[in-house]
Amino acid sequence: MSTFQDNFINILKTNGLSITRQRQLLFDLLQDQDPLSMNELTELVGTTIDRASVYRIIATFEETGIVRRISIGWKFKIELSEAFVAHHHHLTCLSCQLVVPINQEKLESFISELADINNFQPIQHQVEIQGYCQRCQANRNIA
Amino acid sequence: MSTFQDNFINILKTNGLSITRQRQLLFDLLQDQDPLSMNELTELVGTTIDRASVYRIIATFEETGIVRRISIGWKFKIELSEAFVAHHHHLTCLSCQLVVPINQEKLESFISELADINNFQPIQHQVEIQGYCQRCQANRNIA
DNA sequence: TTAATAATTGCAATTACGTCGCATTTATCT
DNA sequence: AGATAAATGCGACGTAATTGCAATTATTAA
Ligand SMILES: [Mn+2]
Ligand SMILES: [Mn+2]
Ligand SMILES: [Zn+2]
Ligand SMILES: [Zn+2]
Repeated sequence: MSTFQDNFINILKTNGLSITRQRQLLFDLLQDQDPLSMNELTELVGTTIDRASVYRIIATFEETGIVRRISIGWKFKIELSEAFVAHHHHLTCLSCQLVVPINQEKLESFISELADINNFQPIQHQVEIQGYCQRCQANRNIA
Repeated sequence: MSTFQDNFINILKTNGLSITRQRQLLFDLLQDQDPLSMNELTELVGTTIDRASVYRIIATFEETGIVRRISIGWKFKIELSEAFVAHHHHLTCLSCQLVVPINQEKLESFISELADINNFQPIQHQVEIQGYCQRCQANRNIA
């Protein structure tokens, strides 16, 4: 059984990258949370990691497949990649920013079917649904 | 039968907006082309429209429903709205940037089904597939 | 355990993107 | 054509992201 942490270390070593305090901290932040924007990441690390380093580390995380970017409301956020968490998409609430993961095999196969029909070799795809969650719908009716 | 141009004029008039050289030019650019980024738009208009005006005009185009934003490769692009062209999504080639529209009712109903399942009131959604088009796949095999 | 070396980071400067206030120009209405 | 309100251009500004380089830190091998 390989924990997230072991997996993380392995990917770094495989790619000849050092395990630094900065990389470890950013990885830790991404482990338990919802997807985070670059702004949220830089704010969470405060002065303990320079802004430029945050950008550089996330870039190498992307290149080595530790994280992936997902599209949320015209900007991207970062979350752990398929090496850690099963592939999925997101439903987001326009009012309270709640993020709900979507895990639907039927959606995935439909997407690759669409690529096939158009003679495309599919590499990646993004599906994003925005709306109002149950709670926010209820609050709207009251107000 | 109402042409794109008539429709455009009507929307402006309905909203009490003037028909200016700048608005007309931006609309013309969006008529024949694929979706365009803000950068592509400002470059296309060159010095004939100030950058600030391009942003302001596109903002009013969005507010009045003349254009909509779509997500392509982690940034948004602008294209004519459903008032001109039927709702659709896009398949884009990572190599030659070819953009192919996707028009699939089955996809649309599947999306709203997903919102339902999670008790979300759906407002908007983005679906985006990236890969290699037929031509670029062929070129890769040769090289 | 320490020294060498190569990678990584912090810092400061720079670029890119988008916004804003205000004076000038332009479209619209009479 | 002239009056009026709207829209644009210009310059300044704010924030996000990138870069070069010197200082620091992790890794490897003695
Ligand atoms: Mn997720
Ligand atoms: Mn389109
Ligand atoms: Zn909500
Ligand atoms: Zn192609």
